Amino acid sequence: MLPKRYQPAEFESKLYEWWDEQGFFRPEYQKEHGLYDQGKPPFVITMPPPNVTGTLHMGHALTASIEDLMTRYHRMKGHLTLWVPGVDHAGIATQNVVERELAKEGLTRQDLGREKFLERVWQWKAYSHKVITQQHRRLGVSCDWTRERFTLDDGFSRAVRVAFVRLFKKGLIYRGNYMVNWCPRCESAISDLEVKHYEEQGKLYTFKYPLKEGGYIPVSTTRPETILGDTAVAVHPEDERYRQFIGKTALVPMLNREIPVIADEAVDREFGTGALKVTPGHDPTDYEIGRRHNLPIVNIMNEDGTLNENAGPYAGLDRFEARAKLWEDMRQAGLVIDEKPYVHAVGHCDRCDTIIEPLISTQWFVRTKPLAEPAIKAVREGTIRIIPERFNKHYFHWMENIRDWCISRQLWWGHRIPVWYCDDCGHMFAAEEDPDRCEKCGSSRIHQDEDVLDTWFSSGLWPPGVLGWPEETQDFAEFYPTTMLETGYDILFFWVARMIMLGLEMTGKVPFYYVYLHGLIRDEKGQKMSKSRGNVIDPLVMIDKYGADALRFTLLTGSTPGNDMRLSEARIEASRNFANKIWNAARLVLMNLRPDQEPVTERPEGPDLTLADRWILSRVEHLTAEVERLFQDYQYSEAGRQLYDFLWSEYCDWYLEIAKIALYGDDEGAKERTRQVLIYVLEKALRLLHPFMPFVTEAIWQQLPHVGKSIMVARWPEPGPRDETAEEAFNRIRNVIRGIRNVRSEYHVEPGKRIPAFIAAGPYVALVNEMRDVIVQLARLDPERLTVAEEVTVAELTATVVESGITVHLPLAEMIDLDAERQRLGKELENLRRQIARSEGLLANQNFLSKAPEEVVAREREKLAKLREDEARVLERLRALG
RNA sequence: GGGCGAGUAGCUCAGCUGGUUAGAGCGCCGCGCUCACAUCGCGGAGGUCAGGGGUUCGAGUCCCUUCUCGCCCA
Repeated sequence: MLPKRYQPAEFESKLYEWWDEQGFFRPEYQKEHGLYDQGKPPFVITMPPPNVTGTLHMGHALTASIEDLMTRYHRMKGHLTLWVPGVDHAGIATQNVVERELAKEGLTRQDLGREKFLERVWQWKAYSHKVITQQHRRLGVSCDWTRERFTLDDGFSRAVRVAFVRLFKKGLIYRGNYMVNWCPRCESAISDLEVKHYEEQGKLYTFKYPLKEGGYIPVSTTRPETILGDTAVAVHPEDERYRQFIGKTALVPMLNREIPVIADEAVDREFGTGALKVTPGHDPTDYEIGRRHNLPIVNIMNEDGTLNENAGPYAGLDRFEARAKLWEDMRQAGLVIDEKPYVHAVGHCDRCDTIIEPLISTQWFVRTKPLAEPAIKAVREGTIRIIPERFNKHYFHWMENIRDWCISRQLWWGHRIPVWYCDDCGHMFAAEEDPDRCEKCGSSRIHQDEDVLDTWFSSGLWPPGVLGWPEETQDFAEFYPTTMLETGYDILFFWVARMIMLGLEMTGKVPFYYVYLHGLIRDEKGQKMSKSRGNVIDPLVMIDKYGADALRFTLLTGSTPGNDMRLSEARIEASRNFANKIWNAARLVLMNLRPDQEPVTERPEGPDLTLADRWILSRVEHLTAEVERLFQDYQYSEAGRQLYDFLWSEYCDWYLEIAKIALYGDDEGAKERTRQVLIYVLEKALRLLHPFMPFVTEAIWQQLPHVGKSIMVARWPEPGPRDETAEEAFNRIRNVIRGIRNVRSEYHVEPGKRIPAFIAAGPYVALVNEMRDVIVQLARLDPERLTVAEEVTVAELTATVVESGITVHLPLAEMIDLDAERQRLGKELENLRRQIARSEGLLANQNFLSKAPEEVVAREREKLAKLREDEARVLERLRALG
């Protein structure tokens, strides 16, 4: 028997440990127990590896919840199912975290040296990994832990290395001196994607660019310090203002370095003064201009953002100090024209928010165009389907305008670039195995490249890599390509696109067939959750407070594909209440079963079934069909809502209340029949709910008579036939009961008080008589003073309920207020007439009759007939009241 | 500048093939601790579906347009 109180902490972790021990998470279990269908394709999903930077946040909880739902659903459906977990070493992110930890001890990574520092990072990794795993387990993820991978594992590192060497040998990876985005804090190059541009309040500085021959050209810039690296001044060839200066020589302020004045079409005459300083070493557009004009490149910056010897007297100063000092010096020298507030987009490091510097540096790049082509094709031809579809557009746009990808990072934590340089012959070569001599001259005096690879290069190999590639493992043969890649839309380019490119290039096959993108989690105010904002809701805190099922259900029903969701604690609480509701409903069922109650595997049938039985059975079949349809269409949120409505508003509010009549009565046959319906419906609904709320469904299922070991390896329900006649008839009775309750409430009848009633049931006498006990019980009527007939005449003053062709007269004696009753019925009449008018109008419209589907017209006619009948009854009552 | 998304009850959101009187949770009002559940029950109030135009027998739903907010790319 279930404990009286619903306390998820009491059973969630225990159940999880048991599932894990039993091996339910492994495809091997399905194989050994014949729990999958040979004809169905396997369902394979790889978990987006969380960064080992610390702990999981709500975004991870959402990811895990959706993926677990998908996994549990397919497992129950009879697909051989594999969900591979893992974690990501997360190069820059993790290195930054550990550096921050070191800073607390007053240390830098340079103080420790590469080897010692890496030891510290591995320690951190071990800690973070443990926390993450524990968090995932609390969430109930049914992934196969025996196959877990880490991006720096030996096996996975081998995949990275093989991929690099292949691309290198194919000429798709090259090394070169180009302009890259440099983060002076991370002291590393980063890729274009890792630069976030946002508007910032800055200044537009305008000054005189002195000419050797005398005079000056006015020039504006947002970064005065780059003046020190200028190698030209450019004007538009057709700009009348500056035409005469073309070909002359300008002098770099404070340095007096001579540079040419050139003409270039790229100069925007409208911007600033219309003349441009050109710094090919520190600006991407200037770099292009420089190339066109063969301008020299002057690099003025060190890797830490201070200026170097090329900056003359400013060498050694930080870039922003230099900016201020140079500007002040120029002011003294009379070169300053003015400075104005100016809002412009500034690039920041995605990881540490430092303002990035464009600069020329020797880095490794992936030639992306040849990789993008097949990747575009895969989506265009539908081999890969993105859900929701609108993200195709984003994908294509990015892929079609893709630029080469800078993959080298000046970090210590990551996959070392597998390239060696010979100190004797200067040869450079890539190798899968660490070489001990130069492949060209045989010298043993070789050294490896110091840089490591962009994290996304390794995670780009995730699906094949976790399955054993490049080895020809059984897993790879059996489970690749994977089925589903589920992640947030924010990493569509970072990760998904690159997996498609690398997966195709390495294996010749797509890495997955479906991409499901979920939205971002925000707080109640719609803001992104972040530690600095202090608005994070910790998943573990919520699980402790409300249970994992409540958190999961909230996340799963609160989000639709590709759309952000706002999470509030109130919603989690509501989900907990739902779990509590099911818990208690199950308790009611359980405490009324026989001690040796058998499982109900077949849907109860036969003439003994009551209308309520047939109704709830039909409803659960309908629910089953709906949930299946919605799952097929990835509408998990709507499926969850329908489960909620069914279990709470139909099963609990109506069927259980009705079931009590039989359960507490003394007709043994009726009792048993009711038990069977209760079990059948609840068990089926629990299976449908299991992917959302694995714990509470399992806890209850184990107590119910059942076949099989666990609900998580039980079969997914198939929908049976609906009984629409029963549904319609039951609704009629339900409306009658609601109508009576409504009147009772309006007249403030004591809730427990039994009241008399006369029911004029017209054509529904048999129905009302059949449901007599139910109506009596749920509307609190006095069975001794209940009259049911086709028509009734009532002498007393009554309140009247007209519902669905049935009129209920409630003689409430002195409680009846004539005026109030007239008013109430008047309102009712008005409402009915409004609907009648609408319906009549529709049915008088020839176009409607000829163009609308027959079904719709028929439904409308039926509705109108019913409305008119009700109208007549209300009118009659009003006449009777005088 | 280009693209995308959102705008529905006081709040947070469903409503995905166009078809009853637009729904839920929370909040609010009234009543009730009746033997599954006060983490609850019963009843109720509350919306010109951002504005305008169009297509259609019929539009919250499709098309055009305007406004507001958010995101991505440049």
